[in-house]
Amino acid sequence: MRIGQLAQLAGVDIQTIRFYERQGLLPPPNRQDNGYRTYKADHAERLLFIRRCRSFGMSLEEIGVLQSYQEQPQQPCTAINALLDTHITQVRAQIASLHALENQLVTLRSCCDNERQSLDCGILSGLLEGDKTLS
Amino acid sequence: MRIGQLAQLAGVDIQTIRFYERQGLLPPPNRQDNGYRTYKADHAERLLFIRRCRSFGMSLEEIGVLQSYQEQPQQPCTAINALLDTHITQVRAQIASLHALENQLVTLRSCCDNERQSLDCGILSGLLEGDKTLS
DNA sequence: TGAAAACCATATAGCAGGTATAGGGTCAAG
DNA sequence: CTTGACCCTATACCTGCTATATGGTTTTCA
Repeated sequence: MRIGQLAQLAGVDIQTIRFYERQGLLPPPNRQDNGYRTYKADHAERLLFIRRCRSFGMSLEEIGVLQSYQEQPQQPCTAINALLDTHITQVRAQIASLHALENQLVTLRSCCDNERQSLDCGILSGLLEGDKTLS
Repeated sequence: MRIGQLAQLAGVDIQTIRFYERQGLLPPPNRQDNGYRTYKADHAERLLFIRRCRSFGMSLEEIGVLQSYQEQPQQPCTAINALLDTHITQVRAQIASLHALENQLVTLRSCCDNERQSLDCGILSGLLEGDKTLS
């Protein structure tokens, strides 16, 4: 299978595949005489693994770590669990800080009723003065 | 005041100040004979404004737009309100998608009990197979 | 047969919002 | 008179791609 077909199969851009290869996440495939990359089912699996991890918000570095665990099937998987736990913790922290941000933004928004000049806009002055009610 | 003092006052890196200047968010300050930048209270206010907006998750482009409204105090401030409303909407969408992600991650995490080999780890196989329970 | 479309290759630059580094000039204190 | 703290510019790096320039190959269709 050539790179275009693999890209379509996995729903990614061709460039992205070459990028993963440069990053060491996809092993370099064989080449045809003309230099074209030729992929097998193996590569497709790995690519889909990467995309699935990405959809879980994992970094390419984390994915590399996971791949290394795949290659050592005898090792205990505590590290995998730890990686995921860390990740979940991070996501929860992000959610919490976004909630706080939302509250601040809503408070700030309530400072202006839409019917003024910029001069009197409570939002701009809120941003200028660092109002105590906002943090 | 020199750049180091301004940086300390605003709690930012010196490089960041120069970066904002290059981006057109901070007006170029006067220079001493030796080329050192000299800032006044005005600059400090603008820098703090930028940082406050950044802490609200606004992009540098959005901040530039807000600054342009500051410079036209006679204009109605509907656009400012709209900018903030858009921003709030985006934050809420982010929160929602992070919540969904959190659920998926927790489900994935529950596939492994920590006591196996990588080979049998439910997390790795979940990532490999694209389990239906996960999406 | 020949030209255009569709595919592939590499190398390089760009996005955001900075941060870091290299290689210098300036200035005050000991 | 040298050390250290400060400042300057220019440039590269970070993440995770995406886009562009430039060129080779293969397929298709008239």
